[in-house]
Amino acid sequence: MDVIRSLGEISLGSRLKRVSDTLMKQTQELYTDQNIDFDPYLFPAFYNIVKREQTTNNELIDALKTSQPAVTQTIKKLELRGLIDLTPDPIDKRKKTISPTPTGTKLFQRLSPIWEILDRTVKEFTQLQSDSLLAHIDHFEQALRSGTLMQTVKERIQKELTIEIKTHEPSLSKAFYDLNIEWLETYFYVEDFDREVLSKPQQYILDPGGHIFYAIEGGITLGTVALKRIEDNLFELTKMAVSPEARGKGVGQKLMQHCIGFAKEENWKALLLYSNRILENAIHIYRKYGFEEIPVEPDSPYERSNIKMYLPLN
Amino acid sequence: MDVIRSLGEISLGSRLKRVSDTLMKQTQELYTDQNIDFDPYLFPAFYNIVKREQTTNNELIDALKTSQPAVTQTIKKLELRGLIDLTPDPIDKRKKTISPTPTGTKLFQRLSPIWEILDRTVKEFTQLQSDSLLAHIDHFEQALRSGTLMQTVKERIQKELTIEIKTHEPSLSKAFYDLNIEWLETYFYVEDFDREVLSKPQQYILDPGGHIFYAIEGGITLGTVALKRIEDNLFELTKMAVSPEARGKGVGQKLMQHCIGFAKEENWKALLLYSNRILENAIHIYRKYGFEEIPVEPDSPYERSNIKMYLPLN
DNA sequence: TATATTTGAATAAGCACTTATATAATTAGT
DNA sequence: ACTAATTATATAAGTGCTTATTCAAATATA
Repeated sequence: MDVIRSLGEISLGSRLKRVSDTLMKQTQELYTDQNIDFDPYLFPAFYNIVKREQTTNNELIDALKTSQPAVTQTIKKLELRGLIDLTPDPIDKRKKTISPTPTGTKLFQRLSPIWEILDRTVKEFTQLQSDSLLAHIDHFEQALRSGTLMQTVKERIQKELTIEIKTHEPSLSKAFYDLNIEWLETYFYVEDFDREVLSKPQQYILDPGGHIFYAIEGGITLGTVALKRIEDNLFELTKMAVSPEARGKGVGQKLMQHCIGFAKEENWKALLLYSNRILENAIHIYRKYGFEEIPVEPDSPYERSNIKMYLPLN
Repeated sequence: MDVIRSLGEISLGSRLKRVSDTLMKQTQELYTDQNIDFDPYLFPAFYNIVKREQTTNNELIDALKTSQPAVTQTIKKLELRGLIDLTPDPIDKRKKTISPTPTGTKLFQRLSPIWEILDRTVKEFTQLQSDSLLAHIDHFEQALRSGTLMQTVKERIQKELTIEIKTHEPSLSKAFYDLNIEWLETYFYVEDFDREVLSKPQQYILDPGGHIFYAIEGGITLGTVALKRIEDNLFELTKMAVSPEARGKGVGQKLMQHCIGFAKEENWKALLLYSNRILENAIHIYRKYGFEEIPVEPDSPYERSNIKMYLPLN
């Protein structure tokens, strides 16, 4: 028997604290589960700091409705974690200006989709047709203690936030075209031949024995890559494109990993690719995965390439 | 701007904790205000112990849904305050049996009506037509922070739990009769003459220059007392009766205090009273207020009296 | 201009919980 | 019957808040 529950509104204080503790603990477990080093107690302060871009201690006190030492202590923790920067105000030397570090902003971006799911799911689970606060608390605590709430959150994260690699199917042709055109428009220019190849992946990539892969998250295609057959066991990694919204999430690396794994399984001899030296980040990643620069042949098939890389397998 | 409020369900944990803290603090203030030495954090454990009459540590852990050390620590505090007794179990020497002390039971009785008001008022203030938990929390926090909730609680305590002394008016005649008859039936027996006097207070007490007072709490008459004129400045304290439900609340003492104060203001010489030695508690209180025993006259007007007491004023 | 007051932030200590661990007493297993 | 496992409670240390106090810089006041 849960006596606190039956005590009614007098024990509401203890009740609320108990529910808060449970929720915090489960949220902490969720972060750990997702391999994210974050503390739910830091959330309100952190969220505020990142959203405002630049804050002061006093603004936070006002926003969080907690005591000044609580804010000072929380900021200290955030600073220790390297998520925020504290710089003394040049005019008023007592003040400190609080702003997120690049690490902080990055973590924020990583956490945002999880928070969105958490928010949505909690909202769903806390909906109840009742005019009594206690009934709502009961209902919520039940959802928490039974574990169904966090179970649902995890399932949704799994479903919506896991990047999954799919092989080509006709319905993905449009994504293949769009992603690559966007990429070309950003870094180079689109030629008629590009449009021709990209609009007919079957004819230009698959039929000659190649493969196309897609990175899909929650039904949205974030990136694509193709493996074009050169010889029976030598393939060219090409047509890699990641949607602008998804950049920085490691989509390109996921596609790369998949291609290398696939190539190894097929017992191919090697992979090669053509790129351009201005794409420093991309080349850095190619090197990371073991590609090594080799001379570009004089009759290179690509005008915009000025570097050729090679990855021997096995 | 209250950013936590606008953060939505992700910050629900922080929100709940904040509301809990505020509620606990305000409840503590309420107790202090009422001159009651109690701690709202002890409530769930204390309530359980008193209600069950006898418990064990383990039962409490199960009931309160908190950790074992939390229970052990809370019990320790209750013991330090003298509200509970911890006796080792004679069979299993590891176990401790927890039971309320008389002081604990007394405090519980004193607190119960306050808890009833608190419960009722919180229930009222937390009623809201909304299916969202967050909206309920918002609504409740508003009521807490604005102070209206506790203001209402205090007003109700003042109105319902303050014992107030009123002078006679015809509508109170029935209470005068009922309270005294109940008292007589309990301790002695009711004679016809008693019924005659008690049913006609105007004729027997007031018209000859006497007074009747009532102790009233929340519209309920808890006790009564009469001052019967013997001489112009000598009055007899008589017809004191307290309803069985209200015994132990100090109603008799309140009436006594009022009578003495009244007598002093009227510049009377003295008060006297007749009682019976079997009513030890009553006589103890009379002595406490300064009454001293004097010989009973041979022609005492009361058959059931065997002690006469006298209180000189000024 | 010198002193008093206010303000922003830090520190200390306390409180109610937590987890981890220790210390008994009791029960189970062979 | 004797060791091993379990159970009941206590203690220690940590966490996130609190209030009270301290300290330094800025502002007000005379």
